[in-house]
Amino acid sequence: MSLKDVGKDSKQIVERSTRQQSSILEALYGIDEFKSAQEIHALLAKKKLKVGLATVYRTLQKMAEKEDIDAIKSTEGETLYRHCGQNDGHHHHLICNKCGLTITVEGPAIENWTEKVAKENGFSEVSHKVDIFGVCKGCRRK
Amino acid sequence: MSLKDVGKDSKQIVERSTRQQSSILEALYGIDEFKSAQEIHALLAKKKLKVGLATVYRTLQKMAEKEDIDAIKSTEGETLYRHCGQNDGHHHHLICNKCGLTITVEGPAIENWTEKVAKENGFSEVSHKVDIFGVCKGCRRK
DNA sequence: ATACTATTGGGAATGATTATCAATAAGAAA
DNA sequence: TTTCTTATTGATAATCATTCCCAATAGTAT
Repeated sequence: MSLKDVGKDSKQIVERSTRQQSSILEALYGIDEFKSAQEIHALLAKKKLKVGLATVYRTLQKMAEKEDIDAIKSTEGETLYRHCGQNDGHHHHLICNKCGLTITVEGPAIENWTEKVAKENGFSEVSHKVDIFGVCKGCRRK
Repeated sequence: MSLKDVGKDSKQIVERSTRQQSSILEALYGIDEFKSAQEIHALLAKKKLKVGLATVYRTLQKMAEKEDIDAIKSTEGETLYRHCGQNDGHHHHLICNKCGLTITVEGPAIENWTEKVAKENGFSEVSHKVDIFGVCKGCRRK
């Protein structure tokens, strides 16, 4: 077995950093709203940053998996992404239906409640989704 | 202005009942899990009940609007429907990721919490989505 | 029965997302 | 630095749920 082969066998956890990835991450940090992959793609194009649409999808997805960013589904079914201020813990969102303004909220009460309900019904490996939609103060005035 | 014209002007709130609609509703009452429009359509076909796919989509959608049935989005983005045992009030679901078993739960605590959070942040016209996913007792044993 | 029009259905159209796969370019080794 | 391996990219085709279109069908009132 040659050195080359050893290299092949040992599972490489390589992760290369590319300009595309930083462009996408940077774009996300420039806004405080949930945006779709398509919107991010358009935004990059406007800045003359050429990044393939497929790459945007792939990258956002991967970042969401690693929990570097948040992902939710809009009521229309699109997946939306947003940079996550607090990497620490689990949290939820208060989202404006008009302008997209998003406020991050925590809810220990919710966590406890879901845990309790799940346990009472014999469920394990539970996860939950709690998002509040509405109209923010600014938009109401209009 | 003729009698005909009067008929045209007065907004008719006509709602015709069709065999397709009853077939769909009946199918829903035969199961206790969330099913997609496609699944319902296949299920009807198996029973030799010919109903167009578009009609299934339209009907389920309409019934969900009237809150005759419940609708949620699966993690894959599909819209799923289920007949709603208790028409009375707002409620949530505890859903098994393996078998689809669904348990309806109420959560006054949640309602209060979302109301409070929304108000604190100046949001109005709020709605919320709370669903708990996990693995039920039966599936865990396998 | 007749007229009016809500509802249906099949297939085309849409739109977001994923798959394909050759070309490109990180990062390691020499 | 140069070579080599292969992760990553990107243009485009393919998927797949859902909606649109519109002529044909069938409730319902008169």
